[in-house]
Amino acid sequence: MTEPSRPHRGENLDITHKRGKPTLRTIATIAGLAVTTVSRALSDAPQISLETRQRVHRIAREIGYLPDRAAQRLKTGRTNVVAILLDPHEEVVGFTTSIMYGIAKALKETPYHLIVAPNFLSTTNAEAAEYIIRNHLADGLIFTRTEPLDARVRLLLEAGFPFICHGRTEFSTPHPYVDYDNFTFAYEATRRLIAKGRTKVAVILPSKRLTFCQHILHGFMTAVREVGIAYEVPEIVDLDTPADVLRDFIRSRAAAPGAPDGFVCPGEVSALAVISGMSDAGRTLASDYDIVAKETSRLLTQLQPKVDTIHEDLTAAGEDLGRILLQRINNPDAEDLHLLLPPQINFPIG
Amino acid sequence: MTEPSRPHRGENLDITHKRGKPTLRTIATIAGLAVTTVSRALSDAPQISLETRQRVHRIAREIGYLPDRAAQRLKTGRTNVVAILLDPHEEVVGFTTSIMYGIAKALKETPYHLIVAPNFLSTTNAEAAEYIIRNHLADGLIFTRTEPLDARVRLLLEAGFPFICHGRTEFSTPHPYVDYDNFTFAYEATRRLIAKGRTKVAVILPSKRLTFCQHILHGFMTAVREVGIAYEVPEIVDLDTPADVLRDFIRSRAAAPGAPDGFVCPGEVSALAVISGMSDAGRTLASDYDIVAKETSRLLTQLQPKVDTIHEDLTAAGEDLGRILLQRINNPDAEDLHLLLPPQINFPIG
DNA sequence: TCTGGGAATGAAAACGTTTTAAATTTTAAC
DNA sequence: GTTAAAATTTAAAACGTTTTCATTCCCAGA
Repeated sequence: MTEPSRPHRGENLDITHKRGKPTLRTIATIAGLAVTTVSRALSDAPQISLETRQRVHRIAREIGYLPDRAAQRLKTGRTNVVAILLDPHEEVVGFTTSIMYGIAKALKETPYHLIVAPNFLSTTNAEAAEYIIRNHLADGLIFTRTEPLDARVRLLLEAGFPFICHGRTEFSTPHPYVDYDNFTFAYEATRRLIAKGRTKVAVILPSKRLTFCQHILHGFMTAVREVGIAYEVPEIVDLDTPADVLRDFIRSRAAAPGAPDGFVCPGEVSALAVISGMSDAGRTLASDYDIVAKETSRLLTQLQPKVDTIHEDLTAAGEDLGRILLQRINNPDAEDLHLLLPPQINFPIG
Repeated sequence: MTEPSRPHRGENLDITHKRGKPTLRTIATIAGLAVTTVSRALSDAPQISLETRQRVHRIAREIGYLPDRAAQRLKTGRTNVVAILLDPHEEVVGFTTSIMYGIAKALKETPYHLIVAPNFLSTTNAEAAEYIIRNHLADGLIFTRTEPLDARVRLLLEAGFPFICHGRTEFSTPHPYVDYDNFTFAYEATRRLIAKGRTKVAVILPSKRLTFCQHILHGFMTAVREVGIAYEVPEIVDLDTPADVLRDFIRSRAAAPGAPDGFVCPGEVSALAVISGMSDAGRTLASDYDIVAKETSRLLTQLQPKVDTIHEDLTAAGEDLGRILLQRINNPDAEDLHLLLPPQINFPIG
């Protein structure tokens, strides 16, 4: 019988595993340490000597060790996942995509990942949130299109689940949020129309149910009342509404007496609809009427030099959303962070 | 001493757990079965008697049991996650969002979830895929904007990782894909322009690097050669390129002699840019020139009644992508499924 | 020389599931 | 009434971590 072979230089140590991937045990065997110590060393626990820590890190790097997320998740109860509730609406072109990119950017160097939980049209908008919580699919939640009395906010507050929303609720319930200053957007947009000599202005609202529309309305009304001119507030359409609704409205409105000669549009979609409807009625942009629109893509800038635009940086918003949510997850007792992002106005302010 | 209390009606059984949530053990205790049996019963293993299976299912439902995904994942090595690689490009408005919604729809009644792995502009487009595989973050991958010789395809094939792509490679490497029939789109679009009496047509290409652009070019050239008219192939812009590029090009081109009087546009963005550039040069849509454009939103339909459009249903594509990928994950040896989705042409075909 | 105490490391249990192999019960066959 | 086979059920190990508690080691202080 040959004598039992002794491992040389560690190569013959039994470090093979079922699934082939190196684990803490692999490192432990190589380093001649206990799994416990390796685990601690990798998380830089102070009780482990600096020398050991460095050695373990080095070995881990050399053999390409990557922690098993499922095991960590099982043991710690943390998912290292952030979820975003998606709505199938886009008043503004690229809304969803831009926000998601921003969030992803904030998560880039962290162990967190982003999962998407779409709100289907058939479901209430709190349903996806409930699902996430029940199944413990994420450590935190992000959502957009916040309503004044938002069912999701109530649900998440009750559940004590970390979240942040894009947009505010009516009564500023206690939670972090990131919002765009829609009041200022609408106020400056309206003033711009007035400054251009328009005397009957209109603001297009996608839906009064959303808080941001209220802010827009408020900004609009403030500017209008300061000057005391005539106004109009059609409430219409987003990208999913039959495209003709707003356009038909605008067309018929343009023909009637006392038609608006200035429009505040909250997105590319409504701006294009207005242009189209007015053009159907024989009205020409810039000479017969003006538009100030919010945009996040560069569609309008591209299309018409005469449309004044105010930009909303949704990628930046997403980045803030992600960053603040992570803070909140890791320190639930910290103070709520609120962020109000300023409009970028692409025309000279009077 | 009182006699040791016996559980009545199951309420006093010790079924409390650290984290409060019911587990297999909870059910096992209530049902007076072993954890093994419960596990099997819930997955409807044939060896468990029908009666037991039903009873276990009932109890699970009653106490609101939900399996711990981390534990399942750890044990089985399956993540129950599908990842999508996102590109920050959108030649077509709502591209990303629509595809994602489709995928989510396909995943809805399954245990699978969708995570997003964005390709940042700074990285190669295979990097995100590598990351997913290395960290074992998903069981399958979906990506878009496939190139003729796609680095991601090569990587994933080598790794033996299940995936499906939107778009084809050049040599139809062995893997499932879902694609839109861009040849037919371009062919019919071009023929439409010709039928309208246009004699010098142009096709706008976002980038020759992408396979779908090659198909568009091929469809365009086929139609052009059939008739033998003059043509032009400017290669330009997507949503992230400085908006002026194409527009400036079109403007200067429109002024020169022999300018195109018909444009095939692969998306809303390029269509708007053409309209804008031509309008700068004093040309009017429909009278001076025509456009046939692909769209997935309803932006163009809304804007100009005179732009002929061909629709691409990206949500349907996403649904197919999700569905086929799941099949592939659960049966890696099945034959590759290929799907070529037909264009929806919104004008009468001659 | 012994003791106490901090610094560093380790053993073992646990998270909740699946799965292998074994044990038990039931049924069928004689 | 026995026994083999089939039908059910179970015990225990394992997946790869983290964490509680214990252990070892080393050195200062007496």
